[in-house]
Amino acid sequence: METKAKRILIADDEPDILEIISYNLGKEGYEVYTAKDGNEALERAKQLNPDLIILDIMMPYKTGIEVCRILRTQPIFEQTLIIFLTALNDESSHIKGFETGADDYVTKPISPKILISRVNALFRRIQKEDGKILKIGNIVIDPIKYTVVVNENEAILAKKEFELLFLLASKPGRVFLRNEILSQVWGTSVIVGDRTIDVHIRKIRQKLGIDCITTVKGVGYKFDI
Amino acid sequence: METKAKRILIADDEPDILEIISYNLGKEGYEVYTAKDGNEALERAKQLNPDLIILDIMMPYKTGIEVCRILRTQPIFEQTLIIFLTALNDESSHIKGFETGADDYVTKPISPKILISRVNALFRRIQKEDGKILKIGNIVIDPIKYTVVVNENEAILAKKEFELLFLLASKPGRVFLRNEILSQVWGTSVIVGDRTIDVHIRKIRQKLGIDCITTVKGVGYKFDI
DNA sequence: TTGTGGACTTAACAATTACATAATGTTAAA
DNA sequence: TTTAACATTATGTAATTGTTAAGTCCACAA
Repeated sequence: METKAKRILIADDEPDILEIISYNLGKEGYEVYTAKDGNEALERAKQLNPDLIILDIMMPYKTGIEVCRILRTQPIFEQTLIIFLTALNDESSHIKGFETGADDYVTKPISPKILISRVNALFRRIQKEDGKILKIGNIVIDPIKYTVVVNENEAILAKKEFELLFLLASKPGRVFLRNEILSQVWGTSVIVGDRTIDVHIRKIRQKLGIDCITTVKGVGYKFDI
Repeated sequence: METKAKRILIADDEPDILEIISYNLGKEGYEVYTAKDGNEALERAKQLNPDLIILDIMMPYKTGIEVCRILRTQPIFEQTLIIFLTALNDESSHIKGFETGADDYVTKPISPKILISRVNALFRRIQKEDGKILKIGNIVIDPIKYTVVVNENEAILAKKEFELLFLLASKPGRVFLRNEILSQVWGTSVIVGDRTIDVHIRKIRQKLGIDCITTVKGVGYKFDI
């Protein structure tokens, strides 16, 4: 199964470090973006919705830890991977780092090789525990908590609505035939009319507020950003 | 193109169900094996490396979901198809099912007919999913997403238009007679006039923006770059 | 029990779209 | 030039989907 390039945001106030890391991660096939201080990091994170954020701890305006704490209060970033860059023997900061919800930390001076292997490891780990939370664009679907978050706002879906959305979003872009939808969401022994699907689709569109479900006339529906 | 018999493993603690399903799938030409609980399912899966595993959710020792989760951690079973059998209104289980990586689920009580059609559909889908995306020159036709991309731009085709284009593009260069087109796209029981094809061809040409369908006067049409 | 509210389904109608065909224009071979 | 074959355009209709409101069912509380 092919996945599209992971997006990484790096925040550090030293241009040299930004460049070295960018270059190396870029070479690995990641899509890399940068920020030069805490405020810019927050801003760009909201724009880009990256899969991983690498934060230097010592940065102007806001430290990495502050940035992390702010991000973690928002549902879209709940799942986002965060790695801290810390000075070698700043013991206290890496403890604080884990407390605020970091996924890993790397000590300076940075070896590109090590950083890359840590980043790869992190993504591999996530892929394994995957299947839990779907994250497509700025939509987060959590089947455990039964919640859908769109642009920071939580939409409250009823059960059938949620299951339908979850099905479509589980394979973005793929068209689901009406039959498939019926058998997957309603089961084979339940018979409901065709309008029922439409009505649920409408409610989902209405509640999410954005247009992410496309009708393919005569065929079915698909989830698309 | 002939393929060898697909291997199916069925795990359920009710012997009657095992027998009914085995009998019916066997009749369809599948190679069928059985297991009567979760542990046996795991064991036999490793021995047999089946193409499809049908798991009852409620089983002694290990539930179907547990079996699935264990299998999915192993690379050999990453691609194996898995279908769950669930009680009709066990709400939570089918979402959990998809989470752990099921490909489909069927509700009990089981109708052999329905199960067979789902199994067949799954194998067909798999066959489709890899390699059915047509790429000719700078045109990409994806029958799963129902999209046509020409030079990075997506063209939106209606159902008949899409089916017609897909037919022609499936064998680039080959001329399709009008009769062939009619029977493949419209079916044998529907009768439409000859002009109908022309009109659809025109719309496709218009929507794609490029000239990729060649008229062979007195014969038919062909797809060409 | 009765009442209330939400989830789900359905019916009825509106809106949209796909489709087939008719009518007419264009092309190319004879 | 004639003519058969195809292209083009316009249009009515049938099929499909969108929308709204109302009804049913069920859970839960008073």
